Amino acid sequence: MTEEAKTEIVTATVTDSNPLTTIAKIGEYEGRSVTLHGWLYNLRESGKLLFPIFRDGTGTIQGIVPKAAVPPEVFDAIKGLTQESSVIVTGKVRADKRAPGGYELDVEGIEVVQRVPEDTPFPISLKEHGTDFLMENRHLWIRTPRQAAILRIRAEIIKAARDFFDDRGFVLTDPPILTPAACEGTSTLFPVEYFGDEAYLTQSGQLYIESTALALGKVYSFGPTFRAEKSKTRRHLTEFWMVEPEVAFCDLDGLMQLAEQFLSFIVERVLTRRASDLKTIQRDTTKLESIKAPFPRVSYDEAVAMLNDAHAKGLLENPFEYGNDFGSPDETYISSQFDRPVMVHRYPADVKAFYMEPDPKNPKYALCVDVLAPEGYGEIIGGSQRIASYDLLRQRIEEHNLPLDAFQWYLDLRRYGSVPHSGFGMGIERAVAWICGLDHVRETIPFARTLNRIYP
RNA sequence: UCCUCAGUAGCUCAAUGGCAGAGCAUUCGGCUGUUAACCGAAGGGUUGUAGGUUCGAGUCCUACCUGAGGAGCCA
Repeated sequence: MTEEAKTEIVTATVTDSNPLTTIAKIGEYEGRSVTLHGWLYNLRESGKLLFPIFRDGTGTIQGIVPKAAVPPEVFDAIKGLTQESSVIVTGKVRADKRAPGGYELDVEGIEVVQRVPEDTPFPISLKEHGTDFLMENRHLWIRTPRQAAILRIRAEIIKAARDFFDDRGFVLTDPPILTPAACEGTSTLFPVEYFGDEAYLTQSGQLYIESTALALGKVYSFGPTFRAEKSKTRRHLTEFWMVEPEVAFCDLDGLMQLAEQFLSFIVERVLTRRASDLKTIQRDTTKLESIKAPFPRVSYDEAVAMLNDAHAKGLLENPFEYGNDFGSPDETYISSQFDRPVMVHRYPADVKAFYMEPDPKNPKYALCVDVLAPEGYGEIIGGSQRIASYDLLRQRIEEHNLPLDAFQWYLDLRRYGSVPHSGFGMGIERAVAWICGLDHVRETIPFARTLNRIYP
């Protein structure tokens, strides 16, 4: 504690009679005095009655300070206190129907840890702000109840994803972030100087966890990935986090079952454990309650028929050209036809990655699947069965003009006990955006990295 | 890379080519149940930058800068 802080009024000391707790758990202390560590979120005054609203990272609660009921120094310390000043506050917990959270705090004492100076007030008011201003102040924006709730839901989704795989015998294996070459050879990569050589930030851990899957059976990775694409949309970040499971002796059907069970588990977990946060962000949870396996399965050809039909009816602006990958409006239309995620499988091999196993029934198609989230959120999962044959994989690497030398270790996986194996990747931010019902992924991560922003 | 839109007070936004305005925030005053509290007052401006048209430009024209939305590409 600084000398300056010591000079502030100190009437709040944690004792057995006012134990330290959090706003989220304050209901357990009804009728008792407690201590909170937090910040002043807002202050309303009505003459000799003050209504400070405190936040502590777990929620907000309104305090009541009648001038006649507290020591004068306590009233004076709160009157005129500036937004986001840090405080240690004691008070008695009281249930009140008027309170949004069900409880109010009859303030008994307060210690102002740091008072925000009047001439540099907290920039984010309770009124509306523009995107640019909020992103420029992202380090402060995350203090607001809505942003804090989203970050708690993100943490729950990550915890659920890890629990899902941990409880099913998957081993977490971390792929490298610095890589010697393009994993897929398609997307743009961020180069970094590596002791005189050029290395790249990973755009996917997939090739590496294929090797750990053949070592450990069922594996997954969770980590950051980087793409230097100049995409400016509500679905794109240059730095994002992926969960990628990879399973030996697993075919495309097994992978689709894994994907639908995985997504159902995550949504259920958020609904049960983060109900209050979903309420804070005003998410329509009825749309999440229908997210239960099995999910509809639609082949590429069937999806194309849907798009052609929609275009004929005037529901889609542009006609779809068979053989292409789906565009964003196409994905939005397909997903809008279902109340749960839809799994589109068996795309033409030509538009997909080099490592995807061809369908034995018709090699023109790849054994791959994209999972499209409902409500127009588009692709949140992409996966496939991987090529098991050494000769075919080598042929595909050459067809895609990829450097054979760089892929010798990857080809080794087909030299030594090759098996059918499959995996997918789920973008955490897109999943969070969908589950939270957000209109942009930049709110799903504490500090979004986008085409035009790398500050703060 | 392409298309569209925007840039005025700390923030959110007004202003027919003719005096630069409001709400919030800040400061001062009032109010004992407020819910983005309310009421009264004050301070706060190189209208993104550089040119041009005009008697006169926040407003019209050109270029540039910055940001947003979308396309392509992708999770």
